[in-house]
Amino acid sequence: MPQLNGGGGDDLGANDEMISFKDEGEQEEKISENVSAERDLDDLKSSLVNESENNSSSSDSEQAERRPQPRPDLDSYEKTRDYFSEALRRQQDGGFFKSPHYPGYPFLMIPDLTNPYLSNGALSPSARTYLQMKWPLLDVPGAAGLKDPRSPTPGHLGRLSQTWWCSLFCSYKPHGTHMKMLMLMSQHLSVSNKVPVVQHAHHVHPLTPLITYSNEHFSPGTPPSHLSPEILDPKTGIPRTPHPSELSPYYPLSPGAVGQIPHPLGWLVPQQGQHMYSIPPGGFRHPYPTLAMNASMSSLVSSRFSPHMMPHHPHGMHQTGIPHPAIVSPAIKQEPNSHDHMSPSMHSKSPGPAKKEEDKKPHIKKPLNAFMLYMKEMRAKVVAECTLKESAAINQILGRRWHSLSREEQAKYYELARKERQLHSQLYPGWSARDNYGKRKKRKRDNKPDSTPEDFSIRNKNQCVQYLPSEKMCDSPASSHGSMLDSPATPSAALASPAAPAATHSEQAQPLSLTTKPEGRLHHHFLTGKPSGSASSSSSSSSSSSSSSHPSISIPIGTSGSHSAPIFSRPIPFSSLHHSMLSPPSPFHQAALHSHHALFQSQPLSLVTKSSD
DNA sequence: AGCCCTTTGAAGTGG
DNA sequence: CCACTTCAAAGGGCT
Repeated sequence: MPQLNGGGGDDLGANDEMISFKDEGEQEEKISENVSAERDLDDLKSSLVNESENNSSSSDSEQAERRPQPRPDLDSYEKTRDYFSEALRRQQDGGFFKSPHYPGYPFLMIPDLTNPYLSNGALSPSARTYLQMKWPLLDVPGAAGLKDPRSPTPGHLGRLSQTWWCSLFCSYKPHGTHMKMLMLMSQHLSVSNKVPVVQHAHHVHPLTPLITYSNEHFSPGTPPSHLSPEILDPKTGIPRTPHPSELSPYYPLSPGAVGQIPHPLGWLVPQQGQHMYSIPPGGFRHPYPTLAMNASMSSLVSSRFSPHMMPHHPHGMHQTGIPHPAIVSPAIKQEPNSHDHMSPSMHSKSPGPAKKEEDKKPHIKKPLNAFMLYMKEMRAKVVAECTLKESAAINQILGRRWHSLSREEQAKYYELARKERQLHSQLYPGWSARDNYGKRKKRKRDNKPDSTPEDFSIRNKNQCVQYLPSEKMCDSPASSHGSMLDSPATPSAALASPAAPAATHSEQAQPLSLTTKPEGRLHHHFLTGKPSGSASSSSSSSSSSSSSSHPSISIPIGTSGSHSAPIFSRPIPFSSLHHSMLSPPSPFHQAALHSHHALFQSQPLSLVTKSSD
């Protein structure tokens, strides 16, 4: 295992910690890495730009990326967030293996303070743990700064890093969630005071004026129990001191820090009648889209963490015990399927008992996988760079981009996905993906397995016609992307899911993937003779589309031990082969090979070689 | 209104 | 163990 930080730690968690707290001594290296990755992105970007219908200059595009411009369609907050996320991602580039600009917030993940998975919005007790995990490194002033819980001075606000606020607002969803957010925030603050602090003393946080917490919305009363450093046991509901293991391994919090601080929320608690800050009716608009928030985090700060998911608390009572209609109402209104209630369909009168029961069950969404996280993050960017609108087309592009990502970059997402799953499992120990089966209307799939070429052409031809042009227009040409180590890595060996994405292939190897989609689906695994589509892909198996689109033969490599490793249909770059042959696929391997990666970036594809085992 | 499409990955089911 | 299915996000397109 490559060492990311010179530390040992086969344990992933250990690695995580190291990743989060890299030595400054590595800054230089990271900078170069950032530069390298940025170059990758630039390449990709420029290629996209060149081929996009936009015809916009690279510089323009770059500018747009670095300085997200207010877009008229900002009504979609999610999009905006993603957009910002992307900007951040570019800025930080590979947060997993590189030091973030704000060392203190390497993986600040701030969900909406709502349950990230409960579509109904119930904020389970465990969600608090989740929040702590997600906000482990808040830039919090020392206890002294928090001494006076009723002193919401700008100074206090100013002591929160912009990063933190950025994250906060990026994750923020208007209407009624701010209260909970603050509550949870404060909870986190109470346990993170010992975390390295990044202060921007000279700043009065720009967002300050946007915050309004009149007593109308928030009664500065006795801090709710959940605001204490304790964590409610998800199962028992009994407050308890969080076990270090419960906190994200990324954020090694000093146990001693827990519970030492007076309730920090005080600085946010306005005095009676005070309206120090105001929140725009439409909710927050992030003024600093490019502030350092780990892009990956932003992925987590996704729409899933919407206030809609806010739990419905009986009697309109905030979970904290503070009655606050504003917190609940909007959520309820927007998302009727609040779990204590019924999902939309259940709102119909007199549902059957069975159905009722079923409906009562909250819909816990699946944790996003690496690609989904990536998609969320990159979609906005792709959309911005292309004229494409259809998600199907966008997704095709994203799929290709995904494969063209460097190992580090992919590893970042795999790691994030792994964390997501971990958190998810912790939040919902009993949850199973199966629980969601059937919730969605069964997708109508062609019953004809591998329909005849004719059948195939009938429907998919249209698809090709429909999406292909766009793809050609927007997708980055393989040659333009420097990364040849584009294979996903085994998401952390230790804890990661068994699904260890094996090395993939260079984009260059399959420039026509989309155009050859129909034929591509027929290609078989180079060695196994099995369809290369990989069983994991629904589309590849039952529908004539998708991953089978790559016409080139696939070479199973580096699957060492990963039975579920995807089968890649494109030729594997020599570098990837080399790597995978040497050791089990892992993000960390890739990290270790980063320097080599840089070299390979400039290598012609001709290097693609099958190395012997 | 609701499904389709499209992507990858995770996890479930069934043989 | 393998093959296959479902779902996760997204949003225009289609019925």
